[in-house]
Amino acid sequence: MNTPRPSAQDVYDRLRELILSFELYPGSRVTESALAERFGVSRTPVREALQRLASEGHVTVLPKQGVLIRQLDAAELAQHYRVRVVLELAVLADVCANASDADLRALAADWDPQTQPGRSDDFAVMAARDETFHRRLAELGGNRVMAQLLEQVGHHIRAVRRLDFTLNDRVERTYEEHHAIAQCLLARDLRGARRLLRRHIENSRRVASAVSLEQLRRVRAAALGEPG
Amino acid sequence: MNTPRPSAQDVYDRLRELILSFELYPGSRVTESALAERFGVSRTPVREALQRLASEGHVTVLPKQGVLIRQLDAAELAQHYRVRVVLELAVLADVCANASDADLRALAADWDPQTQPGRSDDFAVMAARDETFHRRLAELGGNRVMAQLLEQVGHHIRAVRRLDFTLNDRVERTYEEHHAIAQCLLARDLRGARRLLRRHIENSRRVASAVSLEQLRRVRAAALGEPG
DNA sequence: GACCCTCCTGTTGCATGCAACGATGTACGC
DNA sequence: GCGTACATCGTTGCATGCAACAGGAGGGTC
Repeated sequence: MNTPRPSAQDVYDRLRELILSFELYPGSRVTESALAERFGVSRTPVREALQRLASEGHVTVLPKQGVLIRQLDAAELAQHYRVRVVLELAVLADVCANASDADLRALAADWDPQTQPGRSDDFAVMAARDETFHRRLAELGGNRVMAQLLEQVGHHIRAVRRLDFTLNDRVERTYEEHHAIAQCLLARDLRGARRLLRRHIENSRRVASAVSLEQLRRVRAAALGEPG
Repeated sequence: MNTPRPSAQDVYDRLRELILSFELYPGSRVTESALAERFGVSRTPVREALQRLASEGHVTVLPKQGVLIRQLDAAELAQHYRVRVVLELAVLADVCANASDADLRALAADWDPQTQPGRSDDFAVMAARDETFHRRLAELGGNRVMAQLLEQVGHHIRAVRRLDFTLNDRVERTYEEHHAIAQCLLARDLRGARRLLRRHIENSRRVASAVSLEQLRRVRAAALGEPG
């Protein structure tokens, strides 16, 4: 068997996934040693991964005390969403000004509500695909700094984004909305694109503000097959 | 003498300052060992600091090769400024909606062009004071996430911001502009505040886009008392 | 003369050991 | 019974040692 020792990057990826899927429950405390043993590495790469996660706001390191999986409270989520809206609306202007017709056509085709390419029933997969749309927009905008900041914001709202897709017909709506936005951009209709995108994100945000930690717990319990 | 061993946080602060003041020259390569020796610590806290700096875009770690001090090119600076404008304009709306009259009056008084409290001839001091204004705005806006992102952007443009204040009468203008913005906010004149702030930042940005790396080098040489 | 192969050096990546610090439980004084 | 001093334990923070890998110099071959 070929099981190479996990690197710090691997530890980071797996840890983040554990947090986003609520297997490491928000509010619970973990120790570097425990994680090191769990992943079969020493504390060093674990520390490195935890520091990254801390800078991204997923965990809080209490000096000399331990590491706390962060709660995600509704107020903070709302702030992230507001930042996201502000940044993405700015991106739209750049896209309108800079992106080529070919790129925008490709983007629109990739979210054609008729064919629905890449559609999946896995929430995590669809959430990831949703992210690629917004990431692509940032890329087409051409402002790498803004793209990276959006990436950062994305880390924080990823958990909620997944929940978003658990709602009925949210997948269809996403194809429609993304498609419509791409069409507006292709027509260089900035105002229209802004209106659509604002509403599109607002739809997600509304879900975010509705989810309480209690709901998250239930979702987690269901995912793990445990009684709620 | 009380000279406690520097912590990873200290190393981070000092390293960032070295980079921002161009004592670690952009494009040059440094090694963990060299920095560790320089700061009188082991490689561990240096690594930690470098990873943070890398995530913030100040350095680039080449795997198994070394650490590269990042160039700051004009294009990227422009992107940072654009992000800053977008975020700060959003902050203004929050301030108009949330901040109290008392806080805004205090802010205006703190930048009264008549008395010019806290005025200094040291560029770095004035740049820091300028930052406090914008930081205070973000605080009054109440969106901590946005404030933190602005803080991040601030790190990247800090070097240029300092250069900004080396220009003649830029200090006077800053007092005037900050005061006017605070007055607009106090009058809950969002549009006016937006216009002023946009122009205020644009003034700085113009400087930023003008400075070439060559100029930065000269400034650095002068600051260090070396021949250009 | 050009190219390739090999060895060597420099650097990072990770493991491990030690010290410092916070928290908790306990015995003691009142 | 209640509050306080103290010892113990758990955890992080840092130092150090070792291994793996990239790059370059040198010699050999075609």
